[in-house]
Amino acid sequence: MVNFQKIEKKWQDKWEKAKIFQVKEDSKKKKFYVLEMYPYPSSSGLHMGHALNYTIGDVYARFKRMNNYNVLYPMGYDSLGLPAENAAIKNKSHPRIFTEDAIKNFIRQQKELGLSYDWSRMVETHKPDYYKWDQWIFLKMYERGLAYKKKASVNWCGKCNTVLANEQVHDGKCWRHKDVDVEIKQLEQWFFKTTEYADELYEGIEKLKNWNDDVKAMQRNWIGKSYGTIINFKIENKNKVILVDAINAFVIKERGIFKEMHQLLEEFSNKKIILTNANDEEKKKFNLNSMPYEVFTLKHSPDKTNPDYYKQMLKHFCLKAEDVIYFEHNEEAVKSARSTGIETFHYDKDKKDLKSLRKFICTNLHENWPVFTTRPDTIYGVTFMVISAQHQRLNELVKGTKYEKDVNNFLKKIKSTKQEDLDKLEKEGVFIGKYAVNPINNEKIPVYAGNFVLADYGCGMVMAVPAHDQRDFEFAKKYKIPIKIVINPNDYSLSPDKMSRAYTSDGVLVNSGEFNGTNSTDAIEEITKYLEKKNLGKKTVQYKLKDWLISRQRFWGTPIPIIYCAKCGMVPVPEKDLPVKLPDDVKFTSNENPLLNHSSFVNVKCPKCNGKAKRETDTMDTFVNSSWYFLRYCDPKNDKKIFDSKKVSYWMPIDQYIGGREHACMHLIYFRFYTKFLRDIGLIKFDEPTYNLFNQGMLHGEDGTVMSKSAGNGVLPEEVSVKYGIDTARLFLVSMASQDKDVIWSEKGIQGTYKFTNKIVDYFDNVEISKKKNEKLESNLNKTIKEIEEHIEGFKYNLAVIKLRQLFENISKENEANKEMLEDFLKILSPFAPHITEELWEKLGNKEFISTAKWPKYDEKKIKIEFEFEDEFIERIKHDINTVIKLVGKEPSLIKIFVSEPWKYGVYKKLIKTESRDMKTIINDIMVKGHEKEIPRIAQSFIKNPNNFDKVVLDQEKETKILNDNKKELEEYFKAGIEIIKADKSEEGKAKQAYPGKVAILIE
RNA sequence: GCGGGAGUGCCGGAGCGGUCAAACGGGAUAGGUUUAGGCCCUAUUGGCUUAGUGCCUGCGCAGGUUCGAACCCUGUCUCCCGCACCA
Repeated sequence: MVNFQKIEKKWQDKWEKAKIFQVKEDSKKKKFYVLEMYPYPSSSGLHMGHALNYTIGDVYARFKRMNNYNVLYPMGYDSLGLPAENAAIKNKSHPRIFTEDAIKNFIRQQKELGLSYDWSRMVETHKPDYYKWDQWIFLKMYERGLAYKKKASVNWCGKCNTVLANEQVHDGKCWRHKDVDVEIKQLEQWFFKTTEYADELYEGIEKLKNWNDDVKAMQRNWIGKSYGTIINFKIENKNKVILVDAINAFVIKERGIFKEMHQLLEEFSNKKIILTNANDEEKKKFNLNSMPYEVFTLKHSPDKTNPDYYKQMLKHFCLKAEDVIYFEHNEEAVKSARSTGIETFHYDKDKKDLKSLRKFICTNLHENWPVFTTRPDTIYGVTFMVISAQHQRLNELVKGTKYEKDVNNFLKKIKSTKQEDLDKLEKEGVFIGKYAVNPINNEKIPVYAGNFVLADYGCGMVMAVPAHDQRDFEFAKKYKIPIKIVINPNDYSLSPDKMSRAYTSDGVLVNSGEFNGTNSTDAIEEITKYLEKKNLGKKTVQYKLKDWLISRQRFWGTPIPIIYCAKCGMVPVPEKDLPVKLPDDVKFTSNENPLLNHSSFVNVKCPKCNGKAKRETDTMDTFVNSSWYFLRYCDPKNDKKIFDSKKVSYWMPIDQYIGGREHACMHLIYFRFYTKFLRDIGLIKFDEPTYNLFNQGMLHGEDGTVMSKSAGNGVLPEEVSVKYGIDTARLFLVSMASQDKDVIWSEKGIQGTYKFTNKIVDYFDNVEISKKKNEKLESNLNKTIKEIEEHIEGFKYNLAVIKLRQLFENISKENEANKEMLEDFLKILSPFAPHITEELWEKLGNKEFISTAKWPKYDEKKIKIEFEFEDEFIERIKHDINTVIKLVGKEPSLIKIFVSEPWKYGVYKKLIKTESRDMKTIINDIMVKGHEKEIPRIAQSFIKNPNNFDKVVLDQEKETKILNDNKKELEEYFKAGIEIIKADKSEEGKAKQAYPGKVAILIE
């Protein structure tokens, strides 16, 4: 048995000593940056799943390196984060201790996997010389308003004891704790303004050439760009006192516009209303005192035409002119009222000028409440509005109305609903006692608070069109709100009573004023234009993406470099004072952030006024660190700058990034955001960190679940390595399926690979080196080199390994071989099995490392298909002979093989030259009748690729030759004499049956 | 509901317009080797067939395009993954 472990150790040491994987910028050499997502150094160390991940990158890096690229292949650790802190709390220790132990362990294990990292570039994010630059970037963002603090509804995980970013909430649960419901809290938090780049992040997705479609789709989904229209609806929300002439309003109800004014008073009965100009007699007569209105009476000679009348009234009620509106018909009185600054509606007793009345009320009592819609074509069908139950200003609308109680009860009910039930929740709502005005037709529509409207998307309020939106439809049905059809399908008419669901497709507009008859798709454009012209709305784009909440109430993260001064307010830490270091002398007594009580950390002098000040104790999300680590690898030790732009522009962008797709909406968005920001402040010159992203599959344990320590199905590389050697493990891991698929670890499976590696070593130990050329093997080798290149590039290592196996199978049939061929074989095997190939390479007398040897160049001319066919041909002959032997039922002493008339030769060539309607018929014709036919059409592919047909062209001569070449082998195989007979017609007859173009076999 | 992906022997998986369906691995069965077991070697592993580069069936189901489809198109079913009341 081969001592793989000894070989591994030997070469790992040699590589390290010779520093062969360390790289420098070299303008003469083409660079290639291979990067795996760096790991969080968990204390449980590596299992086989990690080994698979890193092997994928390592094979790629080794392959590129041998192909003469200047390969940057670094490794580092995302070493700030909660688990280390939790471990510290548990053990009353410091997270740094845990982290640094874990890193040591990681490095040792990774080195044992034979990974070809440039260790000199290692980055550890918990080191102040790294997070200093996190803080530096923060300051740059702060300067530009991209880092800001605001009070917001945020996600809180009770177990992490900190807030979370939107991206870290999955199905309402914490990303780290699948059993913990995220709470919504109102807190003052730090944000990065990712939305500033929403559009570029969205549009840039298209340019990410070699990213998986699903990851790109996820990002598109997450950023959620949609085009639509903002429309200004109006809701009564200005707290003005309404002054109305009592006599007019209540006495002459039935005349002209007074009826409407009377209704108006009813409607606004929750507001302060003052009836003016009624004397005691009138009060009594109309029973005004029993009404919920205040009545203003002047003791002496009330004269509405005198401005003093209004001044006294305002003074009496302690009101200012701008607090009131007044309705009056007497022209003189209107003038006087207006002269005191009161907004006055001048109505005509006998005319019903509703339009003016509404307009007056709108401008004086209503304010704009914009809504976002993608369907402005349905605006005439709006029959209610729904404001989000979580809307910040809902309270403002409801306060003081008689519906306040209803609304509050409703809100309580929503809050008590669990997150899990929320998904299946029925649409519910409550009328809030307010009406909105549809700007396109001034219709009055009720406003509801609803549980299905998101507060932080669009405007937090929607216009509801029950006829043409399913959610609105359900809501309207439930609360018996009218359904108004404004779009009919092209071939029939809808009717509200008969609808069982909303009609959401295209159609023709009806009940839509001047837009009747317009196609709904066109109407979207036209109505938007109309609204824009009237200043009632505008075209717009909305994003689902929200700003990135980066502050965490935890210790083990990058401190936010901000100081709060009583005098100067919020003051950023000056650049020269960076880094703000995490203190070492902290006590983890509770689940609370120990920075809060660390006085030398918290109590500082204000950088501006030198007065007493306090430091921010929140730290940054760990994803901040990983958003730019790939840049630091380019210049990891720079203590003057974040990095040298020249070095970065040599190495970046990443040529091949490798990592899990689970980061699609987290790290993979953040690192694009950072890249764009750093570009905009002039540090880098590219738009995207990488255009090539490969998402590897996951390794599952033999029980079928994802391999992890907590699942208890982890397989340790150390143990596998002792049993089979790490090269065997690498080969096996990579050969189960293509690298994008999940695979299941199998103890049986690796044993198969173990046989293979052993056979290789064994063969090289015993092979006789000769100068003999073997054309057939050479063809096979060249073909294999070509195929392996393609398979590695395409992350189909499984196929590459198969080709290697097949090649080796062929090579090992001979017990002598020429040196070049053996070397080439080792070279193309070496990315997968670097240790044993180094060892065997050395055995062949090489002084340099195979890891840095040149990848062999294949020669297309040496790839000869006949050889491939030859094997197949011989295999078939063997099979046939075996069948015959079985049938005859005796051991043969002599086997005669008749090679008969060729028929294939030329058939295909002719087909290339002529045109075929039906290949099969023609072939049959030629086969059977032996003649050609005029054929009308060539299948294009025949012309394009005549080589396809040469493969099967074997004539009698060639077949005879092949058989003669293999005569010895056949004789050995069957332990019988072999006679090969090039048959003419007469000899064919000697065989029992002779088919044209086939061999006939006779056993004696 | 929206979006992404996948359905191929007993299993994992190749093939992605014609050479050629099932490479390669695992499993199973039979035989050889062996004192025995393991290792190793050989053969078989959709159906039919007494010598075939044979015939039939067949790549989830149903259609279509094509001289020709596992592969392209349409519909349909099933499964996996992501997002989810996004107005």
